[in-house]
Amino acid sequence: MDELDSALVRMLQEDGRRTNRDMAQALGIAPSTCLERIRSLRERGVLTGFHAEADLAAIGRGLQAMIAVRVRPPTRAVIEAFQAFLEQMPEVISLFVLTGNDDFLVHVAVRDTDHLHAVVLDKMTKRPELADVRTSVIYGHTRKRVIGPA
Amino acid sequence: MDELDSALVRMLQEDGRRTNRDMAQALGIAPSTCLERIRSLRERGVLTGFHAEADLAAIGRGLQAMIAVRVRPPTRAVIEAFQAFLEQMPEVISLFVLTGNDDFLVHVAVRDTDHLHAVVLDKMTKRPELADVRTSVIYGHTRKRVIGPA
DNA sequence: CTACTTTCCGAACCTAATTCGGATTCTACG
DNA sequence: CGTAGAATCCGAATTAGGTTCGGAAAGTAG
Repeated sequence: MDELDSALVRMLQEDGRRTNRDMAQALGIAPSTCLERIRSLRERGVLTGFHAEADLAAIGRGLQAMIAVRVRPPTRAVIEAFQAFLEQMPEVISLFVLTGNDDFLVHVAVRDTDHLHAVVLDKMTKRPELADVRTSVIYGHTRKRVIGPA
Repeated sequence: MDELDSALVRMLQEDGRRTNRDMAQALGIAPSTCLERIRSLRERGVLTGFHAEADLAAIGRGLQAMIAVRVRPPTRAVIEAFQAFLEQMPEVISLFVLTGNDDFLVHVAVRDTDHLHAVVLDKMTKRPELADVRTSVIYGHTRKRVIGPA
């Protein structure tokens, strides 16, 4: 994990399709060396994958919300079962398991407010272990793509 | 946005480096057609980009937390200034602007608990507009990569 | 100093991306 | 229906990039 590795990770976080040759030239190394470095980063688990990002509004999921959830009792069995239930819901795009007052933060992307209402009332509150729900609409969400070492 | 487009978006969300030829063959279309479809998806803003994902623990940011923040007064000027302040912090990897009790949810990735403590006490609470902070450590975070239409 | 290991390079080869002219299908309108 | 126009799709040719591999160079340990 030297300077070269960090630079490659940064470049690929920015643009996952940047060509090997291009990066090699930018760093002043041979393409074969660059390729070997990236292979190694993958094997060591530093780079976990490459993914395209789609615009949520463009695929009819223009409304996002964060739903804070508390379950009772907060045992491992209940937590894990509820987590599996949440992850399987198509509206859920991201899920945080937390310490503190709430057990989960559920990040959902839905069509509109009716859809959001349905998700909370028809799906989540149907579960008996659910003790408390608080829904917040998301005005904006920014995600950092380039994350350097601490 | 027909069936072909959806399939391509799904494939690229799963693996952003899947080759054009491979996808074309999987869908039973010519590589040139496939390429043209993807170009169009990009131009229409459906596909917004390709990014590599790095393992946070591998780059020394193994601890994540969610920080709920309330600012006073909740005017546009104060909100926007605080948002800009948060986004510029290297520890912040994702930021939600919300309705409800809290104004922000700040997703941070840090080295350890000391680092987390420093972020909250030395950086955030220095700001006078900050009215309330609640920090929750994140046990686990799963993110869905393949997101279909509503 | 020497043997060993690791990293790197560059040329050759192979596979994929990209372009483009023409064929085909779809659509609107008479 | 029939036809003009537009949009889509295809396949072959070209260009560019990915990948391999033997050997050079540099670093390391004893």
